[in-house]
Amino acid sequence: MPGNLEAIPQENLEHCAAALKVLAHPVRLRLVEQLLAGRWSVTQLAAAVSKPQAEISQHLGKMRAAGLLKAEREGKEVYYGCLDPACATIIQCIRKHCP
Amino acid sequence: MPGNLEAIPQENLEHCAAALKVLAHPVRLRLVEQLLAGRWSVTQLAAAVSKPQAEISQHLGKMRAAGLLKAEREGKEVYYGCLDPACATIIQCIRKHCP
DNA sequence: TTGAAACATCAATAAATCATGATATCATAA
DNA sequence: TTATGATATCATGATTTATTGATGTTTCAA
Repeated sequence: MPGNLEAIPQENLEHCAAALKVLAHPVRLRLVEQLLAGRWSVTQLAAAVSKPQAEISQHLGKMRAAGLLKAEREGKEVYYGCLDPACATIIQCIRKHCP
Repeated sequence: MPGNLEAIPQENLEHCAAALKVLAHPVRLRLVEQLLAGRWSVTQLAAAVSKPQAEISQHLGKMRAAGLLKAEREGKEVYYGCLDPACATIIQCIRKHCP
């Protein structure tokens, strides 16, 4: 029977599953990719991925709520930037391992 | 505006998002964790995570369909084992970076 | 060839997610 | 103060996903 000696604590597992769930969307992965290269406003990001503003705003909001991104208002614009280092690791991981 | 010079190809992004989506579930993460430590039958895995057989079978089936796991029948039992190396990387990543 | 163990699949409801269009908020310039 | 650009939120319907219990299948031993 599988041993569960050094098992990842349940709490962590659930937290991580939730974070992965947020990342697990093609548009959001693309946004994270862009954000690893700098800070960008919502409009810039929407243009970069060719999607309507409302959709991008919702994706960004979801990632922000999950603690994956940070947002800073500057005048009319809100600039998003990458926060969580694990995000970067996942993206690197994807670059390397994905077919 | 964000540059998309060395952008991850769209096809890869979608494939990866799909794979992450499959991983993004606490029970499935736990199963992958167990499977990184060896091969186990469905019954053994169900006992290890304290869930009904049908549920575990469905989780395993989903991961298998996504190419994350392999399954081998041996007599009455079906043994599952970890296939995708990216899975392992993700789990290591979780061990390290998750709070 | 019957029975039982081990898995897989199915069906159905509930719940979560997605995309979309409309509307609301916020900040600034005129 | 009003108009406008930038962003967020809301409401909706369509599509997935999760969970559960019941039913099928496969394998082997008696």
